Amino acid sequence: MTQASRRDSPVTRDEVVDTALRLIEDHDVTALTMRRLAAELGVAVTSIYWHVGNRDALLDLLVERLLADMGDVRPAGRTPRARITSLLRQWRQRLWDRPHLIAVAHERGQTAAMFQPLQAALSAELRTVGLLGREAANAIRVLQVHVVSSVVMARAAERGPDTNPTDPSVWATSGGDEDLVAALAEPLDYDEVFTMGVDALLDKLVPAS
Amino acid sequence: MTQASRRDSPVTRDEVVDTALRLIEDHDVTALTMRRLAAELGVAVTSIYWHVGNRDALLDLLVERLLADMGDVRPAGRTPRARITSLLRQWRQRLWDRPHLIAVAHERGQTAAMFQPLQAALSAELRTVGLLGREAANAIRVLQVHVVSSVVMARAAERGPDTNPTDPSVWATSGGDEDLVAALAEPLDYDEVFTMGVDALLDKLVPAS
DNA sequence: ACCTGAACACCGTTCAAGT
DNA sequence: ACCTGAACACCGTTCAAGT
Repeated sequence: MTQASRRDSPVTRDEVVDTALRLIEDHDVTALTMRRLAAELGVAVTSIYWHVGNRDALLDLLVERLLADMGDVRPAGRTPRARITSLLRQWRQRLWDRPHLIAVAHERGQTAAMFQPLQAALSAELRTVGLLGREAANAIRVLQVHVVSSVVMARAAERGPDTNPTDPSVWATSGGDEDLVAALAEPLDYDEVFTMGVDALLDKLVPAS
Repeated sequence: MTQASRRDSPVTRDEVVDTALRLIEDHDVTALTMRRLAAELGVAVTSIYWHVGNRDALLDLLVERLLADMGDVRPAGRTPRARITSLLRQWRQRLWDRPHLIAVAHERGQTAAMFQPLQAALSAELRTVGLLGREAANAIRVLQVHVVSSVVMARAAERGPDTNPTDPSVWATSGGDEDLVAALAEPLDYDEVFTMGVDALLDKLVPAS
């Protein structure tokens, strides 16, 4: 836990935020306690309150920093469809990379703000294929929904307790499709599911060129 | 907070679980503290430990009960496609109705177990339209992912702070599609987004009859 | 400007003791 | 079988006091 000893230089606000960020990303939100943070920084608990106000305000600062990071968007590809796909992939990766911090943003009602840059980029692409207004707005939400859930599901699958391999009573209605049961029990390539979904959605949403 | 006074009859394990459930559904997980639970029941904190072990074990009991509830599945409709849609709608409603408890199940890695009944029901329907094995498994996951995220997003939109109406710098690239920006700022009919997504996915996944 | 310890009201949990 | 209070190690936060 890197219990830093008493220090000579003053702590800075940025240093507090950095350390808090590290605690969260290395473990999860519950690892961020004011007392532990203080210990990491080699300072008394109460000193932190001088720099950031309180725990809630500190979390706000972390989310603020996350939102700034999410503002950097760069679609790649020649066709609009390729660029849309690349945007969705990029966002999916981001959600995957920083689960704990994103959970914090979500808890604090900042999910919408977090996705605004993606929405703006998508709207630009959809515009080039003739999708505007309400139609474009709905398309954007459907795609966004798909990205989020693909990550949520993949994460859940990763943490779940082996998806109780075969509970016969539950599967009774499947009519004995053993291949299916086996396929669902497999660790699975969630990337394939994601891509399938994106293709299906784009086929429907984006007018053929 | 219904601070029950000291009681004469013994507490039962079910009573503990019921009260815990109420605390969580009325507020959220953080509202479930052992001390508060004890106060509600009119008993000493330590008494609860006798009945359920500890807080973690209590949460397990709650999740167990949720999973039992989720086992009841009844698709409605004449065509397979209608039944699939009804299944997805039913599941969406369930997720919407019990957000706190479902969050608990998710935290405890029970998401996969929670969805197993849906998966079984979907696989039965897909079978009747000729989708089997790995193909069916992927379809099931795509659909499941869609249901989950549609709820997650709708909930996020509901809680978000008005989706900062218009931040010009972010929207600069949208090329001035004001209808779109307005549509995205609207509270929005997430039901429409959900339906759009389901239709798009089914068009792609389910072979035309 | 920056840090400190003491104090308060909360947690979950264990344990020995009661009936 | 069921409940109790005391005790411990944790929380976040406020405040008066130090330099």
